[in-house]
Amino acid sequence: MRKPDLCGKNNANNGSNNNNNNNKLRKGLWSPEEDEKLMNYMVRSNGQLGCWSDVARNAGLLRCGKSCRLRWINYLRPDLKRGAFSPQEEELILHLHSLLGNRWSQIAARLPGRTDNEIKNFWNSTIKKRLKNTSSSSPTPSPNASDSSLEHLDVMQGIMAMQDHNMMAMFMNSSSSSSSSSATRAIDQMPVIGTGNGYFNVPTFMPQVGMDIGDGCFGNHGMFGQNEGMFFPPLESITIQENGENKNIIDRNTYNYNPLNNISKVETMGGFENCFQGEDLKVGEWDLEELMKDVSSFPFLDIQGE
DNA sequence: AACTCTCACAACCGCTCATTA
DNA sequence: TTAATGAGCGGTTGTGAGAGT
Repeated sequence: MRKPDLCGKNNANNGSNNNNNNNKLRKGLWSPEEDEKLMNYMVRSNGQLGCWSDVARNAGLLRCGKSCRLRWINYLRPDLKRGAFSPQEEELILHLHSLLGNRWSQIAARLPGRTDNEIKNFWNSTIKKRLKNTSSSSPTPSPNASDSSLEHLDVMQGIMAMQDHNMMAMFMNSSSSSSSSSATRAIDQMPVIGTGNGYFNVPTFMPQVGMDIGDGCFGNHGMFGQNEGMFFPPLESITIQENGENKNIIDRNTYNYNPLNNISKVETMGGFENCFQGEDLKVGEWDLEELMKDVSSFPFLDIQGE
C-alpha cells in the first residue's frame, strides 16, 4: 500500500502555515490519526458538513476534499460491510455486471455495505480471472418473459436481496429468466439501498429529520428491518410506466426516495445532513404497496404492514 | 533467511456532469 | 451564457502481504 505521503516532505508536519497550498496536502495512505479526525468531524458536524473541501479544512486535515470524500465513502462510513464477498454477492455482482456493465456505482448501490471501489477491485482481481478460466460457462440472462408483473417481481426480489443474501439467489433466478432488456428496466426501477457510492448513507448514529422508519414496514421490525437508518436513493431517475408512457418521478441528486411514500428534497452537497429534510412530495404511481401486491403471495415474504 | 512473484485493494487521476454566481 | 466549483464515476497505479522458490 501507499505510504502516507507528506507532500513536500519537509513541511507537511508544519501545521502553522497550512493554508491553500496544494503542495502541502497529504497524499497516499491515511494514517489512523487522520481517520480519527475525519470520523470525529463527521460525527461532530451532525450533518452540517458544507462542501468536502470545508470538511477537510474544518476537520484539520491536510487533505483535499476529494480525498476525504473517498476515504469516507470507501472506508470510514459506518455502514460498510467489511470482509469477503459471499457467494450470493458474487453471483449478484456477476449478474448485475452482465446487465449494467462497468457501472460500479450502480452495482454497488444494490449491494448494501459495499462500495463501488470494492466491487470494482473484486471484479478486476477475482471475477475477471475466474471468468477467464471458465469462459465457457459465463452466465447470461436468457431472453424470455417480459411482462410488467415479472419486472415488478424482479424489483421486489432485488429489494429482498438487499436484506437477505439468501434471497439474492431468488432475485438471480427470476432475473435470469427475463430478457436482458426487461431485466435492465427492472433493475433501473429497483430502489437501491443507500450504501452505494455517490451517496452518503445515513449512518446509524445520525438522527434523521423527518425520517420515520422506526417500527413500520421499513423499520427495525418490518420487512426491511435488518438495518437501521436505511433509505433508498434513486438511480439517475426512477422511471415508471403508466398507460404505456414512461414517467420520471425522481431525479438524481435532487430527491431521495422515502420508503414511506414520500420523496424528500435533498441538498445537493451529498445528502448526508439532509436526507429527509425539506418538502415532501408524493411518490404517486411508483408505489411500494403496488409492488407488494405483486409479491405478497410469495412465501418468503413476511410482510407486516402497519 | 532471502528473494521473487502474485494478489488484493486503497488511493489517485482525469474526466464528466450539475450547480451556482 | 459562461466560468468556476464541487461531486461523482471509472480506470489505473502503487504497495503491503502472503505464497512460492
